[in-house]
Amino acid sequence: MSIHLGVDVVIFTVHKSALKVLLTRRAKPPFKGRMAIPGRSIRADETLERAAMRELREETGARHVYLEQLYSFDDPHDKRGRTVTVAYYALVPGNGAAPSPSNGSGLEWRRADRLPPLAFDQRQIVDYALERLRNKLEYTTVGFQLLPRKFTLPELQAVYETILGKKLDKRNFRKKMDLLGILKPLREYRRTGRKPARLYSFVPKKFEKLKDKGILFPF
Amino acid sequence: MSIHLGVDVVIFTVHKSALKVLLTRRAKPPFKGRMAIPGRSIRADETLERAAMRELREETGARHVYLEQLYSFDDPHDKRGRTVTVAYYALVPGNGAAPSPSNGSGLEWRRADRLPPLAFDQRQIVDYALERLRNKLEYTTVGFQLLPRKFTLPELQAVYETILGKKLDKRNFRKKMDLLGILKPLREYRRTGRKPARLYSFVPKKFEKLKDKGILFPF
DNA sequence: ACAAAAGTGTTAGAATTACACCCATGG
DNA sequence: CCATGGGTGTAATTCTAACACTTTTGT
Repeated sequence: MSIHLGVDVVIFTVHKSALKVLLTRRAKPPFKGRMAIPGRSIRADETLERAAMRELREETGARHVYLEQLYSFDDPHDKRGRTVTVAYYALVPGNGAAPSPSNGSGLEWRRADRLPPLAFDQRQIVDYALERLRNKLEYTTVGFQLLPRKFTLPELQAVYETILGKKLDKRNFRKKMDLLGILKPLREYRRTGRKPARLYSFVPKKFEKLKDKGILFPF
Repeated sequence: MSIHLGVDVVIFTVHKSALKVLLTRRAKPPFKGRMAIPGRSIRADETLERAAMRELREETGARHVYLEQLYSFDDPHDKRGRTVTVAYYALVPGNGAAPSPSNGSGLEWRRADRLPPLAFDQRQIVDYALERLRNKLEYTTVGFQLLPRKFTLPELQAVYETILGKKLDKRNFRKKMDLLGILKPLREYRRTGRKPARLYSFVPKKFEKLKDKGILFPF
């Protein structure tokens, strides 16, 4: 009796001011017909991260996206036998660069705040990923990973509000971003709604300097 | 060719105002003679946490101590073949209730800031554990896990200073602890040094209430 | 001309930091 | 009696949070 080792990937995106998770519908028992987060077995010749990356790529086509290991779960109730799952979460840019839509492959983007029942003990995995994401939002730049390279301040704020689940004050939000100095205002405007909004890009180099000085995000 | 699954446990304590890590000396190759963090294989009939707990218990005799999963590491250079290590870290109370000393079993407490070369890629595991410990110190009660049930404020402050690697202001430290209201002053004093210091105990119930309100540690 | 979303500063309150002296004990 | 470490409060500064109106565009 050996231990089966796999990776599961909680893939997030933001779409229309809602945080979404990519789910697949299981074709085989156990939990046939239920939704599940994408996962695969680890082959002996690939690293954990590589396995997670391949799974992510195969399901979304996304490349160069944020991917971070979450936690390793035991699933004592797994009916397939003894299984250890190394969970990852990934952030794929939403909005402008729309994530690959629900094609016929059984893949669906579902709102993170209205999840259907999931296979195995995967609900705790998604919950844990959400918690991690919320925490990291406050002291890292994960927020930018959910947006295309060029974005507007209202879009950025919407990402923060969506993940934190609360409204933020527009002026305070902008003031802090301005103070951090990690955004480069572009000479372009996006005229999507009413008044056109200025586009910005994220400047990772500036953020690195802040980290060195111990300055953190204040949200 | 299958994947070998194991747990490693970074066991911390505080002793004489220094943060220490429990290391063993390897008896077998590879890395024979080098220091390593305690670890073991996972048996198919035990959970990850249980395996870590057993390892911790066997090496230190400690029971009911803080144990938290850290991260799962791939060790691509492992000469024993493909290995995945689920790393945990544990906090055993120091000071009063002295941790089991270096007996003849090849176990040694080593200062976390002066580690010898370690087997495999274990240095990154210890570094990661240190980072996690430092971060958690600021918004959880891990600090109390490194002390016996009754402790003095200077002892508590020493734990914080040791882990954070910097001096804290005595008055501000006490003011914050007082403000949090999670310490119960006892009617006992420890007359270890000069002037006897008052003993306190940690009140977990009070801390839970703070968490619910979103109030965090301010260090 | 009006509805909708973008943009812009100031002020009060809260939290953080800096700082110096007295007290109890053991030697 | 003196050296050592325990114990205590206040003031300046910084950070956070609350708050309302003008601008630009599409309809």
